[in-house]
Amino acid sequence: MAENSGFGNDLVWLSVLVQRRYVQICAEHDLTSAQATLLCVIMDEPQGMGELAQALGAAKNALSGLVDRMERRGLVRRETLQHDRRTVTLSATALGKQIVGALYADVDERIAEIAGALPADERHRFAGSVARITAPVRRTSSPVPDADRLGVGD
Amino acid sequence: MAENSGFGNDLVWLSVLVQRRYVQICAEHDLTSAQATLLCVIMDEPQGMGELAQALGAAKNALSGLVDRMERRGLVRRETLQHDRRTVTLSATALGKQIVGALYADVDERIAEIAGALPADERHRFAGSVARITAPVRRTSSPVPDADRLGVGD
DNA sequence: TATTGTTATACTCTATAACTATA
DNA sequence: TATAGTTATAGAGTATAACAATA
Repeated sequence: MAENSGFGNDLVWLSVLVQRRYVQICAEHDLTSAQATLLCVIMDEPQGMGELAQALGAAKNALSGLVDRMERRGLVRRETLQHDRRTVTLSATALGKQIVGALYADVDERIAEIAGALPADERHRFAGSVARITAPVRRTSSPVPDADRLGVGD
Repeated sequence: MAENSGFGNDLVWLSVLVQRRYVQICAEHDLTSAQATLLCVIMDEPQGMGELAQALGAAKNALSGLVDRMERRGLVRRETLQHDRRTVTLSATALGKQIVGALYADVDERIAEIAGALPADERHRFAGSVARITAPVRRTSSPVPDADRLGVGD
């Protein structure tokens, strides 16, 4: 409807603002955004390459290269299960967990600032809507247990 | 539970959902997202490479390659001004304008669906908040931007 | 000399297709 | 044969540094 004309494109611009800042924050932690997102996904629990590819919206072969580079840097570890030796399970190393833990807190604080200009009550409603929209893709728990509560709460 | 805990990260996930769909829509119009975004920026009026690099948040040299590929495909045109022959002004060709026009409408419709699960009133408020946040960078409902500068939060 | 933009080079990310190993 | 992942190859995007042309 007329009132919402441009809403879809506004959403794209919002995502550009978020991504631009996200990439910068990741870089400060020596990660690319793809690496950071992968680490967030396997934070909870190790996952197979297939599931992971689906979660990341990437092809399996693209994921192989990404994992190669991350394994080389000691961020993740490939493990083969006994009962089906075709499958590879990917888990974060201690280093990977440490890095993504710090990143998560930093991202949560600094990305939230993007909505900082909204009045507090509107910001709260906005945060709630974002949470509802993203609920299906968020994992059962936060990638990092008890990440600092920063951002919209006042 | 801490309703707002993780708001910044939720915002990142939202941007991932939006970008994922945006990339797909762009691909259906035979554009990469970088090409599409560039076309949106120069739609209304030609811009110099320097301004453009800043608007896109990219280095000038990175922009050169992007423009090379787009020029090769007939989407944009480089022009040199008389009064300062160092500067290059980039404008969209008729083909580029036609393609981005169709893309814009498609994006507006299909990206908006991401918020489709929200109740109507909440969706309206959400759209309003997104519009306020992106006001400094967003285009108006038709592909006629009046953004004199992009990049809200640096 | 300072500014604008391009080249050279290298790396990450991603896709398609062909391949290997296991089931 | 079907499935899980990897390798081969290619192209897009981006960054740093060196460069050219113009002012």
